[in-house]
Amino acid sequence: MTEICYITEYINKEVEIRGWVYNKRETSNIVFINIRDGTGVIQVLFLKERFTTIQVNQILSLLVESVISIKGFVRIEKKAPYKEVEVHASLYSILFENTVEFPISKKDHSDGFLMKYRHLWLRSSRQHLILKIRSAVINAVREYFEVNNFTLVDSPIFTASSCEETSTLFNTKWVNNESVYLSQSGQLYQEAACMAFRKTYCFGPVFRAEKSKTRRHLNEFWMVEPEMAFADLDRIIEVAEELICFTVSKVLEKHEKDLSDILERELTILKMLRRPFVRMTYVDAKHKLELLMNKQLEGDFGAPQETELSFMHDRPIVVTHYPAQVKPFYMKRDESDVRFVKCMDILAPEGYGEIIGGSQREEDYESLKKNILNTGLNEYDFSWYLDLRQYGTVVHSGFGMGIERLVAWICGLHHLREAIPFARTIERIRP
RNA sequence: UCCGCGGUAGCUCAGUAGGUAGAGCGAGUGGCUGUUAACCACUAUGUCGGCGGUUCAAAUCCGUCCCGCGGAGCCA
Repeated sequence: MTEICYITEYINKEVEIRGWVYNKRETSNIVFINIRDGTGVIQVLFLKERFTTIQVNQILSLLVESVISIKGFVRIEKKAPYKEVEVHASLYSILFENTVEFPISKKDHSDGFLMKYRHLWLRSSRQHLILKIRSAVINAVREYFEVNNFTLVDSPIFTASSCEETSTLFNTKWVNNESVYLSQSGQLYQEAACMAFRKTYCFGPVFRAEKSKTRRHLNEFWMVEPEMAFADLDRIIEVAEELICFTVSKVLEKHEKDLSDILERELTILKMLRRPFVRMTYVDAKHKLELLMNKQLEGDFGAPQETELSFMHDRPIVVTHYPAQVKPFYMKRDESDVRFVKCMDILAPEGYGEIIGGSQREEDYESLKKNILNTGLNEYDFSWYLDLRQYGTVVHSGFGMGIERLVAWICGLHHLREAIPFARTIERIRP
């Protein structure tokens, strides 16, 4: 059996392909069927004179997404819709004949309808490509860390305490009926790991019970979180920039044509991507925004401001030194101005906004303990974390990168839910 | 949780001086052509989200509930 992605290696040879009926058309003496096998799509030509009337009718009556096996010769044909190659069928056998119509047709569906049929929507060329790119992104990220001597140290998913906002924790019951939570981030455990391995990362699903209903939020998403001992804020920004550039270049290497053909992605910015990115402090960014919008801003940026910033340059923007009061307890204060912390957000251009958030961590025992108590967190739950500051504590930094947000930017997606196979959002846990 | 929009054929939608419904796609039938989301003609399909109210009469007006979508806050 031949996979369609390799079919051009079999020109003028006989192949057997198996796949799903993607589309079919008929002329006076030919039946055309496009076959999709998961690795590609190819046009199969049935010359009516080579089959009985019963066979021709059987082929014509196949509903979309029925399964068929075909033997035939691969021929070069300029008019063929895929790869300028088509298969001239000599034998076929029907492996599964659908009796109900496939709910997804070639056009005109709302997002709600398609999400309801997400299990079938995955078969469309667009969704197929997006998930192929997601796979390429994840492989590139892992490759970057392997090449740069990071060690994969998985963080646990069940945790006894929060590491961010307690209000967005998914609560469940442990074996002994004690309350446990689904992790919102693996970071705290990476801080432990990097003191053992120097450079580590984790990659896994994280869970946030946010009641957000926007296209940039999911309640379950995948995050990659590197952590480095002896690295300060500047160093971690370099790593983040390198990681993004490396990943984008790997994806383009493999999928550049499909990105522009199938997703109609304008690729100029992705192809021009180089470090360093645009750097600005929170205060700078705020001034720029205030000038642009002609009004005063207070506190953290909201999503609209982030989007504005994100449109201002043709490469990602690194915003550093946010006010301490809007950031979590573990971030290191800036010695030159303690109102701010040594943190960074990286905003993707083209209106996509935040894809990375990171910081230098507080390594001083007393300061960290004070922050934990001030945040109203339970000292007992964080005793192991505080312990790290008693045994050989060092400057260290890390960040979290949202895989779906990166995929969404690279693919130019409107909504994050297309960037994950089965999105979990406030309104949808099925399929 | 708050704000806004919506629920009419399998799908996407149109449908206000209130008079029990239409188009395109899909499906079926016929025709035409190496077709490309093929094309042309014809045919069938509806508890107009649920419940209650106003009215001679409700998809349309009122109340209420359910569901979906977008945004805010928060974040990756």
